[in-house]
Amino acid sequence: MKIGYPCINETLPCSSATTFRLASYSEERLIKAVTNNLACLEQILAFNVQHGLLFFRMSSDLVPFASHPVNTFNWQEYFAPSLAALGQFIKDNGLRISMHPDQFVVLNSPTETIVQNSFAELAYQCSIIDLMGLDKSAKLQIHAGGVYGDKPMAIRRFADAVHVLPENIRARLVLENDDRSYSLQDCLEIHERTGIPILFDNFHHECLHNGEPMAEALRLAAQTWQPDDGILMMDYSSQSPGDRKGKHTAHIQLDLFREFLTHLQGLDVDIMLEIKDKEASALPALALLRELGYVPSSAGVM
DNA sequence: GCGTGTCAAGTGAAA
DNA sequence: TTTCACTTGACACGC
Repeated sequence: MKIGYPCINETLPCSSATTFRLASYSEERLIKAVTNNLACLEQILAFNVQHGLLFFRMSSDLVPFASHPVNTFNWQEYFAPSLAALGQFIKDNGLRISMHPDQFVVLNSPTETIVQNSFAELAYQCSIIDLMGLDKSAKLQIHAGGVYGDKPMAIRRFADAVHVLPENIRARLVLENDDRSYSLQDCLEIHERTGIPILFDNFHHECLHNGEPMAEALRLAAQTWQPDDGILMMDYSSQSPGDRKGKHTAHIQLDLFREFLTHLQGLDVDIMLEIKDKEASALPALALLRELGYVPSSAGVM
């Protein structure tokens, strides 16, 4: 089991997601931003290894405007050595990596240009991981998309889009159950049609489900992962107390996390904590996992 | 320097 | 009809 947090480290004085406005695009700005972002990513990964946080979601903003037509620079070639070095560090230290293309990636949109833009964004994020030389267990997690008043048709469009994706992207793609439209059961149907593993989100499952108890839901999602996909990845969060339903908590509630762990029942998973204060929650969560014996107490201590 | 409106991109629920 | 939430932070303009 590995545990981690997404994208941003709030302890380190750097950001791996610096960007700039489209209006001020230039090759110089791009190179400067990416150079900065990769240097920061290196620091974050080192921090994570030092602290035993071995699961990390990389920012979608490592390369600003990577899939925008304005960007004709061959950044893949320019940054290949840096990305390869980062990849070697990841492999040497046994880190698990994911990326999460944002809400603009909608494979089942009825609008052809949106689907094409989504393909371009997936190609960008996949090429980052490919250039790092990571195996198939490094994943790109997306949601199914919109419903458009006809879910069976929307699911069919999603499956059709997956089937025309290049093999390297399809091999990394995983589907996350969401909290409004596509439940675990919907994702299982898509899995049946496409073979894409399901990344399980416990909080979304609490918001939208078809009655499956948590332990059963975890087992169903885990079954969709093949050996070379690695073990089940999951997002963990809980309700922000006193807030709108579906709002993520600002800080981990360890009693709820401890309760959630009882549903694993021996299942091995990698857990991404989607919690606002990042490593400030991931570190106490890791301490709990060590205390309970899920993670060796010596791992990652330096 | 600092406050703050706005930023490439989609969808659906709530206000 | 518009705003807001999604993982939401930070650029860049104006004072």
